[in-house]
Amino acid sequence: MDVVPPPQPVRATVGRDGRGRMAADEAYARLRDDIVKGRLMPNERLVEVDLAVALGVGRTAVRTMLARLEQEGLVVHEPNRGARVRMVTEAEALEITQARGALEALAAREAALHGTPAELAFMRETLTQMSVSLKAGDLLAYSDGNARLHAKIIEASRHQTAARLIAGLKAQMVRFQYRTVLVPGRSARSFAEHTRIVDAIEMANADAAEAAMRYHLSHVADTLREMTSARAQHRALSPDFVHF
Amino acid sequence: MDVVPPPQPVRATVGRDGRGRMAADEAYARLRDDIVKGRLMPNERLVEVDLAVALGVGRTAVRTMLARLEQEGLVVHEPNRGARVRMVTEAEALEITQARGALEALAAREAALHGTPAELAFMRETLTQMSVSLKAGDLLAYSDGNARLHAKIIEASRHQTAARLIAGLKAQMVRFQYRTVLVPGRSARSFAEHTRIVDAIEMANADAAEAAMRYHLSHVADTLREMTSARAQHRALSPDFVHF
DNA sequence: GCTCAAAAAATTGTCGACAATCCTCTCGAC
DNA sequence: GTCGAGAGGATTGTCGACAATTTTTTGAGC
Repeated sequence: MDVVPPPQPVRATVGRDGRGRMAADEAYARLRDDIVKGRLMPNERLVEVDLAVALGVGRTAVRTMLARLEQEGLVVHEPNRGARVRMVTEAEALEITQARGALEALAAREAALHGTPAELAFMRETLTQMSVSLKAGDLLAYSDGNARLHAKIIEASRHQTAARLIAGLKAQMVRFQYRTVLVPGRSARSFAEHTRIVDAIEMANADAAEAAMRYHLSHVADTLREMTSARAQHRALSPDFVHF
Repeated sequence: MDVVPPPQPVRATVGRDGRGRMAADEAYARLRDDIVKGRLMPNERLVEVDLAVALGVGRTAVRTMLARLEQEGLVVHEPNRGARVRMVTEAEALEITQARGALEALAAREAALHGTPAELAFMRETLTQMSVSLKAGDLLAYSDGNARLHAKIIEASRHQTAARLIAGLKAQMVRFQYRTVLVPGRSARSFAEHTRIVDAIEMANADAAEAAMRYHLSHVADTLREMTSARAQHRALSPDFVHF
């Protein structure tokens, strides 16, 4: 089962400079990044002593990291049997997308109520950039703008709780962002949906903003659902982006 | 006479008496319960060694517990300065209620799609019980039925992600459930709202179920908002329940 | 060759000890 | 009397060692 691990370069300890003081936090960030960015595969075992030597910290520190990551939903931990990178199924990815959508709709509502003029201007400007990217056919730039717009809406909502939950859900989804499909022609509709959202926020129309975001995100979820069922029949569609 | 102690084998193993092995999990549950149920006050310092002796476990175990509780949002932890019970402000309580509402609306939608006949029957029955309690003026029983109904809707949704997030939010709110106000006359409207939710789920009308739950929860949030602003002017209203 | 049991290895769970850091209180200077 | 420096105590951060448990390997019997 366990293939011999590739020549994973055991990176030398980083935090050992003058003090080695921030080693624990640094190590936590690195381990989390390794999981989120997919450098550690799902279901891969996380042996405490191995991580300890790889990250240059003691086993106790690794243990607290794993406890945190478990509560974040990034690893699973069975008593006396160790921790493994959590496997997120496609069904779960759909669930996460739905939950995130419900919370982002709340964020859009609050953004309509609490957004500052500067934040609204940033949204409008981002929307313009997205339009340019779309016309140029640069989907990567479009996706970046899309991410910036959503982040700004969450920031403008002033809703710490929603922001915290969304951030947690996003971390579990990163692996899938690059596996979901952008169905042809979705971009144009996606852009129209975003425009409606920003329009509603600008008019401080909370109900309209929430509804527009919900409408948008229901389409995202539909797209994801169609993608998974399509993949079930017909494997290996070209991976692409789904635009939130 | 044996002066020498009997050759009792070394008892240096973990735990006291028979239940030693579950000590850690048991201790975690107890500490969590002490925080959630309010036996530990907000902002109270949580000194590791004190907790260790109080719970009968080592300091390392306490440390991992605190890490988990921090990630759960029940404890705040400043580096080198220890952990304290997290203080949830009333503004934060409102945020949590809003986020929970957004997720419960999603749950209601999914319950309309995936609920089994047995679950629907349970909901209808619970609704009947709530009606009886309401007529009898037994608000405590009404609140219990209310909690059972919401729990069943979440169960029927088959939505693990929403269930997990809602459970986390609920834990942070327990202290406030007994501090929020039931404004006079709210019960009757609350019951009508619940009836509409169950009706929609029974008809497998996902949109209607989501909308009904959203409508219901917006009223709950409004009630909570009015309560906090009313308390700001005029202290010491009689604490009571707010019915979800 | 296969199955099952016991030994061996690997890994996790727990504890106490020590170092690093923060907090408090005293004491002296002005 | 107030302020600041420093000693002393309290608390957290980290590590290594050992016990408990799980997993793998070994070996006997059929």
